[in-house]
Amino acid sequence: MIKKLKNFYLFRHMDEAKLARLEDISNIVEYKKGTILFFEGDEAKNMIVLLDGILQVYKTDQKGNKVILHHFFPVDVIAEIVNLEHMRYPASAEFETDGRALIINYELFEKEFLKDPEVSFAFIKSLSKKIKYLENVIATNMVMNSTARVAKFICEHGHEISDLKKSHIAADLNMTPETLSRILKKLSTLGLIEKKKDEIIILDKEGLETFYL
Amino acid sequence: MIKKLKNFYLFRHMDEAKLARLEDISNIVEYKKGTILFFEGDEAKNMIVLLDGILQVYKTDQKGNKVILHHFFPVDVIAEIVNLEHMRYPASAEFETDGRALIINYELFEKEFLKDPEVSFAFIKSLSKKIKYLENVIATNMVMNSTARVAKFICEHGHEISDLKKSHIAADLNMTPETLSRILKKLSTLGLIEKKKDEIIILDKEGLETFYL
DNA sequence: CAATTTCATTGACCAATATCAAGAATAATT
DNA sequence: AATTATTCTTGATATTGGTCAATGAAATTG
Repeated sequence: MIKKLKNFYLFRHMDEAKLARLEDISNIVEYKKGTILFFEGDEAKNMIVLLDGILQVYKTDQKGNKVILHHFFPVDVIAEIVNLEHMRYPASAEFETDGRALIINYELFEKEFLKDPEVSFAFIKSLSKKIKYLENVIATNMVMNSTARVAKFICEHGHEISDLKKSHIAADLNMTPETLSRILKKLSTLGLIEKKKDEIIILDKEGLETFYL
Repeated sequence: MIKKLKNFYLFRHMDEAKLARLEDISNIVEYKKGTILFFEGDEAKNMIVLLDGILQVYKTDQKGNKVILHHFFPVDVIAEIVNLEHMRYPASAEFETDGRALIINYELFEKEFLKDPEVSFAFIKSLSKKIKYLENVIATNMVMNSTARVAKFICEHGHEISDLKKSHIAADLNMTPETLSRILKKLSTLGLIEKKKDEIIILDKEGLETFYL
């Protein structure tokens, strides 16, 4: 069970004894699709490592709309700052698929593991990865308009489009399905993409990139 | 000169020898108001610690408008991720006042200092502080509307308003001066604030908070 | 395969905020 | 104090994207 963690950078250098101890102070929980892992404002006593499934992190604006911030994929530590800073979750998290998570007693983890230079260096890496991610959220959502966000998404995730519902993509891009639909039509009219059934073909990648680069 | 650093958490536990070595691998540079410390996309060979002055960090959108992300105040490490991840600056930085910065050779710093558990723990703190900051940028700019941003600003920085030009405040809140002016008028009409010459008096803090809490 | 449900598109309209231009107030300079 | 420059406010208009409602197209179910 815990072997999977060996593949995860935070735990890679741990010997058997340490991993066993980690197992002692943690447990694995399964979640169904749609389950809320935590709500914005919740207090955190545990550190969470996502083992399986996709986790969506979002805030809710005044009108009750979701503003989607991240998607976490296995294996990832979720919201370590909340533990480090003894703060409350700044956003909510919901499982987008069935999933599993390792729930670690943070107090013990900090005491027994975090002083280890290897672990703390890995922690630094994990935090800086998160900062990069947040910078990207900001760059995408604060600096770019809807058309640019769509163009970027097509260029970076063109292949995924066939698997995802349009309404899902729209939500991830923080826009309505109507807006997405109109923008796709526009890009299609401009001859930058071709909308085939269930698929979007990029005709002019450079043209798309001019919207966001 | 370097003594000032003793007050900064990242360097607090360093002994004289270490501080001296730090001085060896770094130098202090003065900047005039309006100077660009780095541009978005620049590569970073040094780690920067802001010693004096206010540094504004921003991106530029397609229309050429600034989108202001942070203000850094002394003493703060600037954009450590850029060093840690060997990436390019994700935003530009400009001195809003005259200032000074400690420019540290990062390669040497990483080699000689970062393995030290105390330093790396402090680094973790610094990174997590930055994440909190970014979370706040997102919470403020992506999920709140203009009125909420203004209400929040008044509640949190009421005193500073007298020192700042309205157009400056508007820029920091990522809105136009016209919008700010209209919102202040609205809040004033609602009896939540009173606009005196050069000053804004909060009449009903709870009323203001309802806009953003 | 017909019926039903879900999802995507389209059009008409609305709300929030930006833009542009003019005027009013304030501050700085002579 | 008068003049000039700067900043602030106000109104008119434009733009972007959201909302609501209707229709069309796919997918699912019986």
